Amino acid sequence: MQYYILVDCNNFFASCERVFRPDLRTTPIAVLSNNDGCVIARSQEVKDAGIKMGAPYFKVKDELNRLGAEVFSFNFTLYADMSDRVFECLKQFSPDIEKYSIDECFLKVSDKEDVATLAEDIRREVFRATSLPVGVGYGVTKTQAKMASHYAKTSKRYVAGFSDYRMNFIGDMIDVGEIWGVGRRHTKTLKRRGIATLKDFVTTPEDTIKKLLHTPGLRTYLELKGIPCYDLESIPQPKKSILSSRSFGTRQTKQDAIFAALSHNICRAAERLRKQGSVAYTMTVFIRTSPFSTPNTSSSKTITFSTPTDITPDLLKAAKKLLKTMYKPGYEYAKSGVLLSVIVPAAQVQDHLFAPKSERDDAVSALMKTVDTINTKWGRGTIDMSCTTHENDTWKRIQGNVSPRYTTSWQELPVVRI
DNA sequence: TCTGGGGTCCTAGGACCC
DNA sequence: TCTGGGGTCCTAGGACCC
Repeated sequence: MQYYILVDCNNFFASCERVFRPDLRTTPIAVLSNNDGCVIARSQEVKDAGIKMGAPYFKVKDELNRLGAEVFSFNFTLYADMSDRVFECLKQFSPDIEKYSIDECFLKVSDKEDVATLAEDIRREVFRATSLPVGVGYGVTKTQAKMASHYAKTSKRYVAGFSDYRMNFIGDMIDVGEIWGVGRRHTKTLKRRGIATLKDFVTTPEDTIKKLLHTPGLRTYLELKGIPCYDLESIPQPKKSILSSRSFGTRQTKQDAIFAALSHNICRAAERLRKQGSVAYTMTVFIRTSPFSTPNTSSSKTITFSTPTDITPDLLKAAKKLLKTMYKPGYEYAKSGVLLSVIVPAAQVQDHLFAPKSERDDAVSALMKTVDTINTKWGRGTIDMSCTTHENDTWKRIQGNVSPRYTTSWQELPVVRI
């Protein structure tokens, strides 16, 4: 037997901003999505004020002003780097560690250790090393650890074990919808059957759960009962699909401007594909207007290559053709994207019988490699495909208030005055 | 005026095969 | 009028997560 520990950064993006702006320690903070579209992270004050995750910014702007909140644009570079720092810090506590998301890590430790003390140590050390507050939850399965961390958060204890639920007391007060793995739809289904709380859930017969929620829901159920169904995934698996999509800074009506944006998506996706050493058999391209505007439209087209590829120009060429057949004049497009799927390791690919690898392919592959190396060293976009530039580049995102890249750019280092 | 982006797994149903 | 049975593979869509 062993314990799973979940370390979860509190209000992660908002906390990252606060680390470098100690003057904002007590100021409400909101962080917006790409294009400053909606609120995706909130400091505790903003949560307490009732501003919801995912709320459209234009709808809550006044309320945020009233709160005196500081509002930041999305600063992925900063958050990703802070996330790495937390991960590095956590490595000292166990070699069995999984980075579950940008703000969460699972650790596995043997039950010989005093897990309660360890959890406290983790919390203290992460804060010392990074200035980021974290919650720590533990249990004998991942789901138990996750629920415990949820409890730690809501009860403001910061550290909690699943046994703290003392099912007869607290289990009665936890809504089924708060269970990790039970989403909105399943919550409705369960409540219709009178299963309304965590305690109801774990005392329901197994086959009922299986019938209502199928395999994934059954796993959640077993995990809550202490039967592990998910192990740690310490080694990041290569992606099975790669999506790159983005809303435009402003609406676009012209095909060539949309292609510029789409080209950007393709360059990014192909870059990530090559980075994991894979090639893709299929590419799906999509464009759409805002679903909230009238008239609206959305279309997608998929192409399957006879030989899988990671070559940006080849993908671009195919995408251009697809776009031509999808684009309809007269619509105000708001977003484009590309999905690469049926992904296999590049080394595993057989040459196509009738299209053996040509000298041209080798040359272009070498070129891609060079471009990637330069962009890694000097920053994304140092070398770009010419089709991503367009005399009208209003498709590019709008960010009103992005904070400095304090930790990754010499020019943007914080300055300390004594 | 203004509503994110990136993933995974599972199931049902159709196509197809013998 | 009567119209098999069993299997695999693929895809679209649903549900979940952060």
